[in-house]
Amino acid sequence: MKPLSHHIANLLSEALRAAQASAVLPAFEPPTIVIERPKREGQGDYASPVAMSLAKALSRKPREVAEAVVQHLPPAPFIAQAEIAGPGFINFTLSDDFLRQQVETIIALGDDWAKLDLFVGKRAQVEFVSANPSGPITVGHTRNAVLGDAIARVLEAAGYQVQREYYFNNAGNQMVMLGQSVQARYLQILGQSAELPENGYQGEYIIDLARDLVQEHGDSLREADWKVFKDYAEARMFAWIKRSLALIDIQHDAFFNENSLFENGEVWRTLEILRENGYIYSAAEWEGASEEEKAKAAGRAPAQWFRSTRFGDDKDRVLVKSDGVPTYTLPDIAYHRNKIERGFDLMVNVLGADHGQQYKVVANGIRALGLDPSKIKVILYQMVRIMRNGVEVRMSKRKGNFDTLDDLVEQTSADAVRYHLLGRSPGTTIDFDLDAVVKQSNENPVYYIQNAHVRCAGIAREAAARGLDDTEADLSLLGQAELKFLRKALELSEVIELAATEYEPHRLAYYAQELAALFHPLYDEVRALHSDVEPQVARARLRFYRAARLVFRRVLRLMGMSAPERM
RNA sequence: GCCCUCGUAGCUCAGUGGAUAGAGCGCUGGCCUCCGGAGCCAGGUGCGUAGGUUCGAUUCCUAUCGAGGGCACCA
Repeated sequence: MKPLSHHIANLLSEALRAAQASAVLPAFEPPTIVIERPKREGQGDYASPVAMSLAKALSRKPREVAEAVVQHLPPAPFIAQAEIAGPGFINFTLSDDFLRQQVETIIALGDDWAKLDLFVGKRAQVEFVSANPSGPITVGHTRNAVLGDAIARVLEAAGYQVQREYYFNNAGNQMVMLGQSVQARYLQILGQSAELPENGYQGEYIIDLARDLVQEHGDSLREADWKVFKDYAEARMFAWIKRSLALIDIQHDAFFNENSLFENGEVWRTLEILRENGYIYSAAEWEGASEEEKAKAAGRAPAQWFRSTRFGDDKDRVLVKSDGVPTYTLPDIAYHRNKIERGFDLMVNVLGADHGQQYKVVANGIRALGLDPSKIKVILYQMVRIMRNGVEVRMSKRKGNFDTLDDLVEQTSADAVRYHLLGRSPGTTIDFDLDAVVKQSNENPVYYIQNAHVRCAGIAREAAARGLDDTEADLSLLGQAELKFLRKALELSEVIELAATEYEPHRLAYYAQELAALFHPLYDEVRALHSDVEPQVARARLRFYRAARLVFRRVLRLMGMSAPERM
């Protein structure tokens, strides 16, 4: 299905054509037709300012243009009326019958309701988390995970076939450090004096890993190479990361090892293509360096530089250091080349704001390869601060500081973590207030929304207990309050479309809150099982609540949250 | 210094160039015998500042002030 706004835009296009054909309006290029949801009641369900935007070019008054358009609107079963209002808006009101019919549509489609075909046949990839396997998933990574997974869900709902990928950064110096750190801890436990490498990992979890190794292998690894420790640590970290993500119901379809790009030579192949294209030079310092910088670099072996400045960068970038080891950037460019060659129609990268600059270099690299980076969308999100009693809880590598996903879930809940990290646009810094989130009260939107589902489930339970049936309900017995809810439910398609095309899944969180805010007073007023309610009316209302429950379930699942039966 | 984000209600934040800018939290006062209290109803003087584009700007552009992030032969 498509959002109703698309159907209405089509009606307007046809009306404009018809008005031109009958010479009521002069010829003009068909404009982009904007459809919006009016903010106030009495302004219909959908509105278009198209007449106002055309008025000037046509030298006609906006309301006259609107008049011409409305007169040529083709009939549509879902529209009850189209009227001109205010400065020249055309307001559309949905028909009550159409709205009532949505109850059966929702029940028939269930979890597939509001699944759009906007991108049917298209393949999208969402790369997210991609945290180094050198430590646990932190709160910052968790925002990345929640955002990426929600974008993936929303893209699926919009019609894409989606692959979730994790770029596993298991090559390079960091992994050496990881291996050597575990090795040092291992030897220390065995009573041998061993120093952590400079810039080694000091976390408590490194000691845990070493302790486990002692338990499993005793002192037999005393003479072992650091690589043995690295492989062990990597495998353990990988398992830990997956387990943490599973806590908030996140699974990736693919894990792409950075290592593989070295093993199959793609890293070096990428460098060669760049060189062939004239973007690589060998020098001790970049060509635009100041005298001071050049003096500092004097005597250093040459590195391989990428002419990033050709694409407007401030300076050229090192791809291969003077010791022959690539920087992070080269495999990253190779990885994106690999991605592009896999033929996705859309590639989404979810990155922390601190990586924004880095991606620009990668994008320049992609251009230098002669490839087009336009199918890659980068979603930058700001940092997360953990607050307790209004004071920031400082991140620390030591344990017990609420800085891991595991701790966060333990302190709050998977649903609360997802809702609160999803509920803000990526561009804002989040202060994650543990006290507010832990608080399981009516002030917490997580429970407010879930309770709507619980209440629907409660009605169904009670109806079943009383042996009541809701089939063949006469939906004409539903009142305006129910129709109001259905109008809002119908808006989900537009929310999905917007969230998918703008990569802004936080819109779902707001929508869910609004939907629940419409539901609760309704639940209060429109009783299904009250003794005053006529049996036929009760039947229709039971049918309605069955549909409402499915709508909440759908919305909660889109946010990766659970839809509980009871609380 | 340069680049990127962000300044909207007491606080935390929504708001695709359109009609009277919205939620949540906090605060105050009311409301439930039957599916339900993690509920319902009522209470509001706010778009950082200055220009510009436009029929119309919280939204786009420029400047300015303020906050955060980034400016490695780290990832």
